[in-house]
Formats: sequence, structure tokens, C-alpha cells
Amino acid sequence: MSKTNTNVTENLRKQIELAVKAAMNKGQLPAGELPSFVIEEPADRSHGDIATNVAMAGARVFRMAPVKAAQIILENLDLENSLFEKSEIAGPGFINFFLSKRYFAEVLREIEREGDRYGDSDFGKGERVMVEFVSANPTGPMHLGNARGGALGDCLAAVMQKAGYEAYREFYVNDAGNQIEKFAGSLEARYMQIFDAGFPFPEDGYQGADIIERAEQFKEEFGDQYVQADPADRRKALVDFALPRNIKRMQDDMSKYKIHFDNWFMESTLHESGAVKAVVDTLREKGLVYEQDGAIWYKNKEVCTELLLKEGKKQDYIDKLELKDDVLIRSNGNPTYFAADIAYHKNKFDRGFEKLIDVWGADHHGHVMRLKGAMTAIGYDGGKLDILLMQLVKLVRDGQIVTMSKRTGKAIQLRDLLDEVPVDSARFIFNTREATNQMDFDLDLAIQQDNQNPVYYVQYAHARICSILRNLESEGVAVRSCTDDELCLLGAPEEAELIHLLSSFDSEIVAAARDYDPTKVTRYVTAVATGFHKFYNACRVKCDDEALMQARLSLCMATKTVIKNVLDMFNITCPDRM
RNA sequence: GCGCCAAUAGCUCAGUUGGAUAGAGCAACUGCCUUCUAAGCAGUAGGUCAGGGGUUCGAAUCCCUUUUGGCGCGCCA
Repeated sequence: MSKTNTNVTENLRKQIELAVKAAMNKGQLPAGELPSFVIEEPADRSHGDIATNVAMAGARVFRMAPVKAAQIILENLDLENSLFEKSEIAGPGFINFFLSKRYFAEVLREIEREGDRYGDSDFGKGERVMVEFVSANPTGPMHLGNARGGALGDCLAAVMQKAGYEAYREFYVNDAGNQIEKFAGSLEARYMQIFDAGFPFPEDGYQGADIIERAEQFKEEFGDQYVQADPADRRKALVDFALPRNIKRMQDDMSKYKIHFDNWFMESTLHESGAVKAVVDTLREKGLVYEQDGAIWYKNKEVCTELLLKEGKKQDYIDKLELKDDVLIRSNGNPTYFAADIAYHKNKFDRGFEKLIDVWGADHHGHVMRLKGAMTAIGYDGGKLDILLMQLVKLVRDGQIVTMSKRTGKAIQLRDLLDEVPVDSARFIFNTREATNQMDFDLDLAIQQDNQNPVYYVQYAHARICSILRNLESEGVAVRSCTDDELCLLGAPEEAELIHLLSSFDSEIVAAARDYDPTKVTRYVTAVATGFHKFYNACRVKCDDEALMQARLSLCMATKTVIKNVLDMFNITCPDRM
């Protein structure tokens, strides 16, 4: 809601509360608790601009029919000097309020004044928030799930920024640990197979074609000089060769996808600095680790049980969860991913971030509780760590579901996608489905560069506005500021509806930030585009009435500002002509 | 078995902390360019909100239950 809009709602709430109290004092309503009620925009605009259910919500307290209570409240309501011009009782007892044209003028003025800052709010109070996303394994190419996570994470960070947070984007590179061992074994096998086709491939190795490619590149450079080498040296040489190239490829892909991370954080630094060992020690000091079968275990069950009881969960519910303890240090001495992850998130908090958001694939959801619990256990607030779980993407091509797997090497990769699908369209389409829902990505549709593609619909609205401005400019018409009286000429339903949409920009941003859901903003800007196209068809900007033309130009400029602010925020091209 | 997420038009999905006649895009059908971009607009058709109970003035929304689908329950990440 724009500031204008927010003020209107807050004032109305106070006025209604005063009216109810006044009626109670006069004995028109039985004295009692003020009911909690909502003030909202009705779905149907013929029901007014703002409506309240106070009479219905209070039906029990008032002990009378909602319609009658509404009448009494309305009689006690003072709407003099407000931006409302009319009110009515409707349906089962709603009180509907109609905004005056002065209000619409206010909104347009505010947008003109704020320009590219329009939609900003102080909801986040400048809090530093880190959004960690993609964080793909550097052992292979990025897949379609990373494409979705990239678009969602990047746009979520943008939304947080717009809502008044200080957002920071980070990519966690798992350049250490077990999967690097697997990576080494796979590379080794592919390298050796060049010389000896019978060299065994590890059972759990990475089967992707990219591994073979890297092994061949390695052979190009070093020939057969590692065939006879010590296997440990050979693997190290292969990883040292392949890993930086893989990371570079991920960075190039992200850059092509118009995602720019503030930081690429290397897991290996946590091992080298001793940070991983340090958190294990911290947990040990708190009596939360024990040794068994040569491994060091973390008392996850104990910690999570305590936290769940604090949340008010019942013991038998907790029992059914069958919580298990987790290994921190394997019997071979290597720390687990989990141990490194605790150290990593501690590191994030220690860098001064007050809120952490991780975008993960839903297949990692079993990891959420134990990580948050562990953060609390080492003295941080696990409640400040939020995980956005993203359901995986299914790829559909020619109406057939294509299974994605790094292992089969047959899945489409992020870079295949970007070769075929325009970046704007990929970023937009991935933000049309909520993260919590599974998504079918129709490759054929996304590749299409025509009106089926939703991003063009929004861009087209912007280009249309630019075109109007160009045409009028060539005829010597300059956009100027309008007086209130002129702006009040905007009375058509399409005009009112569009202004209404524009006024709710920052409440949409706040809702998206609150719910960690950037897809709300995509849908919002689509609605704004619809509102504009309807207005365009119903009302001609260029007309004989100079004052009306200027008022409509103000509306065009305001619409242009909102669309541009959204597309800029999401790093999507905002063309002046199409 | 236990847990998490979901089930809404032919398809893909919205539905704003319980509200008024459940919406949009695509697909289908019918109209609208001698006037600012038809990548657009208007209209028609399409629904047992998975099924069944419950809570209340009022349920797609909250609770219970059944069914179906996805995912997870590793000294993998």
C-alpha cells in the first residue's frame, strides 16, 4: 500500500474504533470488548474501495444482526474531511467505503514524487539479511533446479532490498568433503580409461559426460604422465585441474543468467581455518557430543526434543518423529557436510547478518530442523535462520517429462536452457510459481518468443506507454504536472482500477518480503499490465481535452514507473519499443 | 511405518492472516485495427475447490479423517 493508502487505512481503523466506543457509551450497542476486525479491499470493486467486517465480526458481542450493528456504527462514524466520499452497508453486514477522486490524485502525485524509489518501504528497518542460494555442487554442471533456485533467490534478495532490508547474495561452494572424493575417483577413472578401457569406474561415481570431458582436457595438458603416478597424487592433480574450471563455469553461467553474487564462499576455508573443528569443540564443551563406533556424534535428538517441547509440541508427537543423532566427524577422521554447515552458518552470523535465508531444494528438508537446532545449541538464534524449501522442477519437452539427473548426464543443464531461452523469460517464468509448489517447466513454451510468454505481456505494456509518449512528444506535447482538479478528471472505471493497483505496490513488496515469495510481485506486475491494457483500450490518451490528456499522461507515467521499478528490480529488460 | 509439501476450469496456476456471485493465463468459440503498438481488448463456454465429518453469522481457507501424488527419514550432500 502506498503511504497515502496506508494512512487512509489506519485512519479509518481509528475512526471505526471511536464510532463503536461512542455507540457503546450511548447505549446503542451493549458495552463490551472491541471485536477484532479487518479492513480490506473487496474483490469486487463495486463493493467499494475499502470494506470492513466489523459489524459481522462483532455479531456475538453486539448481540444483534450484523446489518443493524453496521447501521449504528455508521451513524457514529465521522467521515468529514476524510478521503472517502461515500459509504454503504451491503451483503451480510459489510460496511463499504468509496474513495474520493482526491485520493486518486494523491496517489499519482506520490508516484511522480518518488520515481524509482516508489515502492520502497522501511519494513526491513535496514536489517542485514543474507540470501544464500543455488550453492550447486562444483562436481558437475548446474541443472534446471539450480535455474529455478537462481531466479527465486536473486529476486527474493531484490524484494528484501526493496522492502528495506540490506540484502546480500552468497553462493556456497562445496569444494571440500565427500563429494570431492567422489569427484576425484570419477575423474581418475575417466582419465585412466583413456589408456585402459578396463579401468573400473567407482560404483557411486559421477556418470556425467562433463567428467569425461574434463579428463580429456587433463590428458591434453598432461598426457600420460599421471598414469603411473601415485593414485593420491593423481587424484589431487585431477581435482586441482578440474575444480577451478568447474567453479569458473558456474560463475560464467550465473553471470549469463544476470545473477551477481556478493560473495562466493568456499567451504574449504572453513576446514583450513579450523572453524569446523571449533564448532565440534564448542558442542563438546556443552556436552552435546559423544563417541561411538569411532565416530563423533551430535546429540540431535536431545537438542531438538528440548526445542520442540519449548514450542509446545506433545511428547508423543516428538516420539513419532523418531529423531536421530548425527555424525559430525566420521570414523575416518573426515568431518561431515553437517559439521561444515554448522560452522558455515555460525560464520554468517559472525559476519553481522541479522537474518539468514537459505534457498534449498525440498529434498533437503530433513536437514532443516537439525541445523536450526544446532545453531541454537551453539548459542545463536536458530529462529533467525529461515529455510525456503523449493520443490524441484520437472522438465517437459514435447509433452513428455524428462527425468533430470546429474548421474545419467542426459538432463538438460542450466546452460542448455540459457542457450535456448531468453534470460528475461527464464527469470520471469521461474517467478510465476511459488517455491513451495512443484513446477513443470515447459521448454517448448519458454523458448517461444511470442505472446504466449508472460514476460512479453508486461514488457509490452511498458513499450506501449513509451510509444504514446514518443508520439505526443513528436506532436509538441510535453508532459507536465497536473493540478488536483485535473487529476480528478480520471473517473473512468478502468482509470480508477489502474490507480488502485498502482497504490498497492509497496504493500505487495512487503507481503512478498514477509512471505519470502517474490512470485507475488511477478503476479502483481502482470495485474498492473492488465490494468494498463484495459485502460488503453477504453480511454484514449491523445484527445482534444488538454487537461484530460495531461491527467491520463500522469497515469501513464505512474504506470511506467511501477512496471520499470519491478523489472529493474528483477533484472529483466524493460524495453522502450517492441 | 513416521514426517514435510501438495490436490481449485481441458492444461498451468492464483485466491491477500475465515468474507459478498471462487479468479487469471493458455487451449476452444464470437467480435474489435480509416484515430496513441492487435505481443492488445471485449464477450461466450468451461467448477462436487480430491472425498467425508467438524468449528461459526460465514470455510477453497481453520481442525479431524480417508484417498492420491512429490519428497525425506545415510559415517550422502
